Amino acid sequence: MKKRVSQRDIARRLGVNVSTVSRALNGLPGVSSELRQEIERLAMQQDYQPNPFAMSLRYDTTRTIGIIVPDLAFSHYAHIVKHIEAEAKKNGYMCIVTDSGDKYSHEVECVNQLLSKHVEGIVLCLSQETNDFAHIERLKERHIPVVLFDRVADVGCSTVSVNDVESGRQATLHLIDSGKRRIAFLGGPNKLKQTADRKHGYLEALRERGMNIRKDLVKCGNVSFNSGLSRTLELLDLPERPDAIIADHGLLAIASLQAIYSKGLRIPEDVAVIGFMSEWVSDISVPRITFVKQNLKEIGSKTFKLLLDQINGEQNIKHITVNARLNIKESA
Amino acid sequence: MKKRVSQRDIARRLGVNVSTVSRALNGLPGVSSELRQEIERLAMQQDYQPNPFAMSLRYDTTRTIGIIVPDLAFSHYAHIVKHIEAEAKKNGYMCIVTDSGDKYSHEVECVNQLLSKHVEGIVLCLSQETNDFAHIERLKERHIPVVLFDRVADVGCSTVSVNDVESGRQATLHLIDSGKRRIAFLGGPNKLKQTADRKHGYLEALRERGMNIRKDLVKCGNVSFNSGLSRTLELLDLPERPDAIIADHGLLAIASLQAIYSKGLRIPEDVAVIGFMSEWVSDISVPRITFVKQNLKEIGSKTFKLLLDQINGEQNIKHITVNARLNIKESA
DNA sequence: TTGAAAGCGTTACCAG
DNA sequence: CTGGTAACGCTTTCAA
Repeated sequence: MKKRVSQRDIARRLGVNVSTVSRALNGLPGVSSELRQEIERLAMQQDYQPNPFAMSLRYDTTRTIGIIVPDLAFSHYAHIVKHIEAEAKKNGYMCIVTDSGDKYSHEVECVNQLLSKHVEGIVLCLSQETNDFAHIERLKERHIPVVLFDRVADVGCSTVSVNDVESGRQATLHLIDSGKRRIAFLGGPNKLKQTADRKHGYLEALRERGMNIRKDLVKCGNVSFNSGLSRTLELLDLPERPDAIIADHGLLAIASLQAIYSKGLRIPEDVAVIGFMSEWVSDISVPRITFVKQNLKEIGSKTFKLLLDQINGEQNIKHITVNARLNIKESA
Repeated sequence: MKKRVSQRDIARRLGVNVSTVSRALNGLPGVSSELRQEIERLAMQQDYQPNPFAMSLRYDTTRTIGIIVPDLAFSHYAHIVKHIEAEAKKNGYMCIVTDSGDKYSHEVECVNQLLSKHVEGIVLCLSQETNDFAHIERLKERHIPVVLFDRVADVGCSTVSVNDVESGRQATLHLIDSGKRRIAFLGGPNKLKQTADRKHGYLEALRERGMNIRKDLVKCGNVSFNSGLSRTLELLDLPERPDAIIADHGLLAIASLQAIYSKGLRIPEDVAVIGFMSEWVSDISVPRITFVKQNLKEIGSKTFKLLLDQINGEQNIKHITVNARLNIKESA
């Protein structure tokens, strides 16, 4: 079992002191150039790598951040994680990625585990269940930088989110202006700010066009395929079924597509669909779903940058809004 | 800026020695029960957390593993990563996730960065470009446990992969037996063992049924949407166009679907499609693509378990094959 | 120009 | 039952 080579090993080998080796390897002054060269040569040859724990122990700096997402396997989150990771790598940071399974209790667990790894900061997309923020308060007390992204909340953290109200409004206006009259809103949990905002935009658009609001067309609930499926079926079974559906999440959009097909209805003629979802999923659905395009790369990189600023001492919290745009495809 | 509390802090506060605190907090004998209680109480109250770097420095054990995948945002890999992460968490390990962008040079980079983090082991899905394995040899020299998964190679590491030859054979037989006569194989790079194996199974099935092999129907190349699109279009432009396509990768399957649609052809009547892909993507495609179902959860958990065994001293390398099954949907 | 030693947080060993 | 101390790898300050 070959051991890793340390500065001490190199020092012993050359009959010099560790501190000299340290200075040489860090390019600090105070080493004769011959000795420096010899040290560098040996270090190279022996494949010396600094031990990150020694550093971390001294400076409590790990060059590692934590990521928490509701579902790592879902395209939307996977893309954001990919871009956060890419940006982090550019800046010399690595990412510990954790999956909360969209559950509050797991999210708390993830925070604890990341804390135990001494990550320098955490970026977090809230679970759909989260409406107690004690775990985030704890991070703030400890002065651990936190940035919320995608699903955010007002808890005194920096955030990166989409202009949800306006996007919801735009989507609804598009449907109204293409002649739809009974537009349903298929959302996540009411307590989620993201859902609340999108619904807000939806209602705003209806009022703006002088359309009356029908409560039975607003169905908020669990974000899951099955919940989306059954809620869409309920909508389609209404005496006056909706002629359009706005889905608050990619999973819900896909679910409603399948529900509509299963009833033998046509898209978009009988029921139009607009979803808040990733382009990738829209692209492979048939018909392609008209979607609210969120710039996932921008969300990812801005999120990391905000976190990095905080790690580097920035005190003020910032709220960044990434503008989403309606991307019109065949489904609406 | 509140500092983290250490054993030393607790010791000072109570006027005892650090070693006593250490024993108390670790439940070791040699502390009076009153003192122990007092120490535990204070530790709890001050929210003491052991510093992992001190441990790591002493034992060079980080309870962290590295994951390298070609594309974190692609459903197939994202699912596997999710399951690896879940299994790791169960066993007290965290995951540093990296994305090679399906590029050899980035893959090497990822290995180096993970090494610098002193991960206890690495699980790796090869990039499509990788056919030099020096970076993996280096890991073996350093006795860093490695497990290859999904895309594997014969480099003396443990592996977890799908029964690619047999799956390729089954898919082809299914097409032949449903009356298809000009079956194309749309694959990844020839040098990739995964592609080679699947193609092998494809050829085997053709021979088995006494069908002649047409080289122009075998199109291997880059794994990307655009490459899949253009290669499918080439196939469809052949004088005798194929009446079925087997796609070696989810991206290629999706691409061929779109290419076929763009030519105004029907699926599966004009051209049938079978893909090696995740159920999730099959589910949202229309028509749903008949796919080779790989148990991604099993791949993920077996991969981690194999790695954990090696971390715990297992010397023998193992090759695990996870059986995939053809899952017949509408596209074939 | 080089060496010696302290310190980061923890555990383990040896004294008392 | 408790205290002291060395060790892990590295940087930094002070002394030679």
